[in-house]
Amino acid sequence: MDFVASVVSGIATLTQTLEDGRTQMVGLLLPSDFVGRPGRNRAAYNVTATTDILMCCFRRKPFEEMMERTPHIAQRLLQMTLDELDAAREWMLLLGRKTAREKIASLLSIVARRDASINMSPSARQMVFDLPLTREAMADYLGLTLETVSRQMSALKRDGVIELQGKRHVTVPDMDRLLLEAGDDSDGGFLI
Amino acid sequence: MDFVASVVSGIATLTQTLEDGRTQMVGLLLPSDFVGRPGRNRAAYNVTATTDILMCCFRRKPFEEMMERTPHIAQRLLQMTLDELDAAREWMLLLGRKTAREKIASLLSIVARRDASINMSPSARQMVFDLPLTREAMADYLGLTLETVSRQMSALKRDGVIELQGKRHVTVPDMDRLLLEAGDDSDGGFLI
DNA sequence: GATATTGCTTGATCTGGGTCAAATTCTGTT
DNA sequence: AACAGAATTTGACCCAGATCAAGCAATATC
Repeated sequence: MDFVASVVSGIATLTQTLEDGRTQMVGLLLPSDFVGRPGRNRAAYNVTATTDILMCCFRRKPFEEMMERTPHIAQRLLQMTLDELDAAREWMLLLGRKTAREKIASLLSIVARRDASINMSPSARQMVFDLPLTREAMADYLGLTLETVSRQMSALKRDGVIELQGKRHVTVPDMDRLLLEAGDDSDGGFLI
Repeated sequence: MDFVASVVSGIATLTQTLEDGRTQMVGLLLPSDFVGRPGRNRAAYNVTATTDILMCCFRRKPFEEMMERTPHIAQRLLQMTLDELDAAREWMLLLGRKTAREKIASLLSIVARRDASINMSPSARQMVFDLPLTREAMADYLGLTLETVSRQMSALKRDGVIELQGKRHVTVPDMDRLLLEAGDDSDGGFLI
């Protein structure tokens, strides 16, 4: 791995596995995301494209030299990495403490929000999008089995939280309802 | 939160909570760790000292100005943040895919390793250290209940993987055995 | 020296999500 | 159109870990 890259279009996943094959997704790479570690010659994750993907690649050495000369790049990269760290920590809360139903609702709202920001749609109450992941990839994202994912998708559909056209095309009639199901704390509490 | 800081001595935890009180630890702050987000005026986590703690604090503004002038600082901070991100992702694998027993073994080996590196002890086969966390804090770290933590600690003790003097003082007679119990993949597989 | 308080252990029971297995769509492809 | 293979759903059953509850040990308080 002697290059770093930025995703232009398409979707890839970052996964880690235990030797017996148990797999956990640890990152979802969407357009504009950065891949690779300036300062490390090898990263510790499997990167798998789940769609056709176009990435803008830079050889590691020249990129690192440019980083030395252009302080702004390191600062920008730091901001992006801090954002990733925040996302990873929110994800940890999901993995450690949410129920299967809350996990599914959380994933759906993340994908919906991300999709809306790419398409620059206003934050409408109703949202329509395509799931870029198979049920198995969703399971690996959420620390569940694919059967549980399927059952909870059916349950959310039965309860009118989502509508499905085919297996991947999702309509959320009431985004607030979905966010409620996701169980996210909306206020802040006291923080540092 | 108008300062950033570095932990000098003592231990603190970073936690996130759901509104109904479910709590997940998302970071463990040990001596030399950095707290705070250059470029953000408020962070999104609860920080709780679990021991008396001594931190070296810097006002945010002067620190950020120094970062502007001294490119090396942003680069160093980027390296530290990338390390934190790696730790968070390993933790995600633990939360999503490991059994209770593997989770406990993983936590014990992390604390043992960290303790050894602070005391600069050689990587001996036998290790002795104090747990800096209550059973409840361990549960919040691992996404378990405190009862399950207690039961698995008893099980590891019964099986001779660890010895306990009191509730917090741990002896690991065979570190390799503990690492095996933790279920970590030691080889790499094919990676990017 | 009695009494809370906090941390921890252990037991009994329950249940959410896992496992195993069999349909049922959905893609292609020929 | 017929077939093959992958993706998904659904059902039946099971178990790891949660929940509820009691008891113990070590400090702290009076």
